[in-house]
Amino acid sequence: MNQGRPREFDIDRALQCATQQFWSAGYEATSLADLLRVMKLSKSSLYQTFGSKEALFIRCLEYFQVTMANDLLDKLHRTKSPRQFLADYLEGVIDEASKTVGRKGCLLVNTANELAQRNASVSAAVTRGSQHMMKVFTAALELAQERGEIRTTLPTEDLARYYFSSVSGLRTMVKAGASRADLEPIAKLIMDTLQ
Amino acid sequence: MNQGRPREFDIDRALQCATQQFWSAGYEATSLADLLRVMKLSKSSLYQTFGSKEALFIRCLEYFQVTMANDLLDKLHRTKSPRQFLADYLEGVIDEASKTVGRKGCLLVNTANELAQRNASVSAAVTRGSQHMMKVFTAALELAQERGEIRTTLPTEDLARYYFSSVSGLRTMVKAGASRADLEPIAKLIMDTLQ
DNA sequence: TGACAATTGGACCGATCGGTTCATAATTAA
DNA sequence: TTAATTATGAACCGATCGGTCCAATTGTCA
Repeated sequence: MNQGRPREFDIDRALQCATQQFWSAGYEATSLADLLRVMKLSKSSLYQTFGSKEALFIRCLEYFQVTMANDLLDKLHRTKSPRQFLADYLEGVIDEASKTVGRKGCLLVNTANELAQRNASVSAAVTRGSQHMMKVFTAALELAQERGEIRTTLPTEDLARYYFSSVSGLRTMVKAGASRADLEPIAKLIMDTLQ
Repeated sequence: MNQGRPREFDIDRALQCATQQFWSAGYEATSLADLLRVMKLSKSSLYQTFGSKEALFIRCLEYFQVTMANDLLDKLHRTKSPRQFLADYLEGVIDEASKTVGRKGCLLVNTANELAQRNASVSAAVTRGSQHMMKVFTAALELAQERGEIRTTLPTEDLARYYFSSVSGLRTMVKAGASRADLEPIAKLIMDTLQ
């Protein structure tokens, strides 16, 4: 059996570019033309490789989620204080508020808001992604509990959901135009609640 | 000077219908055709009256915000416990999680996430709307403080921002598919934090 | 009643949407 | 070298996008 002409572009790099695009503009506001430009490939290659805009988007959601979760797990395993790790992540979210452009938020959160209610397969991908992130946060909270850095009066799952929800709220505030000064007290309250 | 033929439709009713549409589908995913259908008017009437899709959308944002804020203020003035008022509002958000369809969230939050970063006039409208909502929450928190129902160790503005952020986070969780059981502990933690 | 003003529906606009088709080029296995 | 297989770019598709224009209608005021 013949193997045919080898693909000229790198799928991972293409996925990365597409993810960036979806991340900053959202699904609906990203056109095929946008994707072709940033991915630097032809329409037929895109459709041959990914099937459709929607299928590509779901691949991007997976790509984003795996990359993010792995980055976070790395950081978590390297950190000395899991509680500080959680506080740092909040700070990272707030840092976006200082930027004038590119307050992109989190692709999962953005997607949940944009079209999780309208598209079943996207919704499923978001759910998978959220669960993955929840696992990371739960792991961090468990470590923090073991070290006595946070309260043990609640199951880590509840705390993780609270944390996840709080992060999503912060992200929305950033997108709505809140300033760093507005958000710092919120982050403090969130961390106090975990205590 | 002649006055000409009077308008046949009710602007407020039309705005209300358009708001509903934008609320459930978002800006990009709502087409002109959708708007004409739900508003029950012709393209020329729409453009004559509102100018453009974007201008109409901003009118809807204002309409939504004013309606919501007034509803909330009414409820607040009628309630016996401002703290309970705040808890009830969280419950209302969580109630949406039980619904299988129409988890619409809040138009302001949705818009902040969808296009506040891309469109300056929309962004301004969102900011105005958020400030309006913040005023309502601040008023509720001040009343609650006066009655000793919540902590006085923080300025009401900070608490209001925390509350607003928390509500937005809850809404995102709902959109991401969280269940009532997932969200109740979060709401409890939020109310505890205000205490 | 006649002049004027505003509303209305529908035809029409170019641009862009996501997606398909196909001939050609490139590569590999036989 | 040839046959099979795959990638690629460009032309093309109908549908829909937001928006404009205009003739006909409907009303008001003098």
